[in-house]
Amino acid sequence: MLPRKIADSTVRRLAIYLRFLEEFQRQGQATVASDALAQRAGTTSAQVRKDLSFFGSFGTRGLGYDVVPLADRLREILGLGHRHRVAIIGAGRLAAALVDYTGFSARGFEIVAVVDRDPARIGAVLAGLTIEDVADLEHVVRRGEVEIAILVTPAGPAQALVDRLVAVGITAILNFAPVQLQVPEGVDVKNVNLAVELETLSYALSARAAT
Amino acid sequence: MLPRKIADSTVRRLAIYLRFLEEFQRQGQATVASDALAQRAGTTSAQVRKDLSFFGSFGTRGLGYDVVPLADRLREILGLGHRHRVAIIGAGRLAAALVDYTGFSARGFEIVAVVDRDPARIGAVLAGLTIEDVADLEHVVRRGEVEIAILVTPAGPAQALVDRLVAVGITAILNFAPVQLQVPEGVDVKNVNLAVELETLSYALSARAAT
DNA sequence: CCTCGCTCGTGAAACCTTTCACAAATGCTC
DNA sequence: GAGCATTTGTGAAAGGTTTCACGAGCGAGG
Repeated sequence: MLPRKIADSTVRRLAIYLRFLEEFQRQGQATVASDALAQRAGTTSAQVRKDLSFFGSFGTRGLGYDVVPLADRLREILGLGHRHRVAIIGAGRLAAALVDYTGFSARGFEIVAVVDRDPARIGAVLAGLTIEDVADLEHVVRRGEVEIAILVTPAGPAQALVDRLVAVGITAILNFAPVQLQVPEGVDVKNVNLAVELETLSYALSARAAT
Repeated sequence: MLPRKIADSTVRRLAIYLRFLEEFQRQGQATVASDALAQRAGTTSAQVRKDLSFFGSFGTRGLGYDVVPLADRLREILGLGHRHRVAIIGAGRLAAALVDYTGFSARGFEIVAVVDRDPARIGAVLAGLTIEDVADLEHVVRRGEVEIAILVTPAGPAQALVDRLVAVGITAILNFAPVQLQVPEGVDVKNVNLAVELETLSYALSARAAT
């Protein structure tokens, strides 16, 4: 059903296409051409068609793609058919911003637990969830049948926490800590590193200035 | 001085190497081999050497790289020699998390202004900065000699704000809004899209389950 | 001061991703 | 129902990035 190996860049674009398909759907458009999708997504029509072709062929020649069925299929491909249960590790300001972000639940990601190490935070309520003790991490993850962990801790404890998460069976981690996590085969980590993003912008500024 | 075109992936790795070099420096290590750096950064020694080779050759054969000079050179390459002034557009929770993040100032990024549209927020103080009216965006950017804008608004107003930022000369934007921004040649945008990250993790979960 | 072991620097090869270009297929119009 | 305009699906080509492999150069140690 799913082909062997799909490039990460392709998967990211599929997620972006899905967003625009949903927009087209809201606007009542029934079909959309690869070119229209490409323009919105900042890519080319050939890229769109190639990306989709990895999973079959859903277009109609001369017309384009039917918006609703394509969106459904993309959701299926991306595994958004069921809700994913997410735990947030660390209850600082970034965690507060994340639980607040309505986009999560709108797209099927449900935050079921927040843990922290700081006794001053444990017991407090964040967006309806009581912050729990990170000491109970394993219990919290099992109880919530958590699939995805979002790590928003300082760099120091990050690796140890990941080791514990992996040990209880977590295989998908979104990491905001500025460290390169070591994980075994079969565990996926996506890093979001604000410092790296800013530094690439800084590089771009310098590179332009040097020209 | 700077070579033609450096891949984005290379620049990102340089930023990561820099982080580890600083760690080695704190630990008092004088030299480091490409292999040690590679292991920490999750890549290969050949990759490290290739990345560095684009900018010259700073290693000593048989020995490795001198930690301090290499770190200095990387900072220079990345344009971290002087502080960058940053404005934050949008004063929601994510903005609060960002101004709070000490990593910014530690790495030479200084937040000089925060603006928002909401009258209820304007005038409030966030980490020592008074939130200003987004209507005065152009004035704020000029006054602060802002180089980098961080966009943390909802998707709706994002493009219009970017147009205004570009018009006042901003050429580097870090975008957290879940839209694909259209900018003219010569303006750099880095996107951080939490929904896309989560959806790629969701895909990875499905793809593994299907195997 | 010669040899040895180590690690860099780098062209070449392998691999992967994107772009191109065009045949094939569809809907629409007349 | 034939012809036309349109847009998909996809091999092939181009372009880009990573890995390989090895010569070159350096320091250490005798």
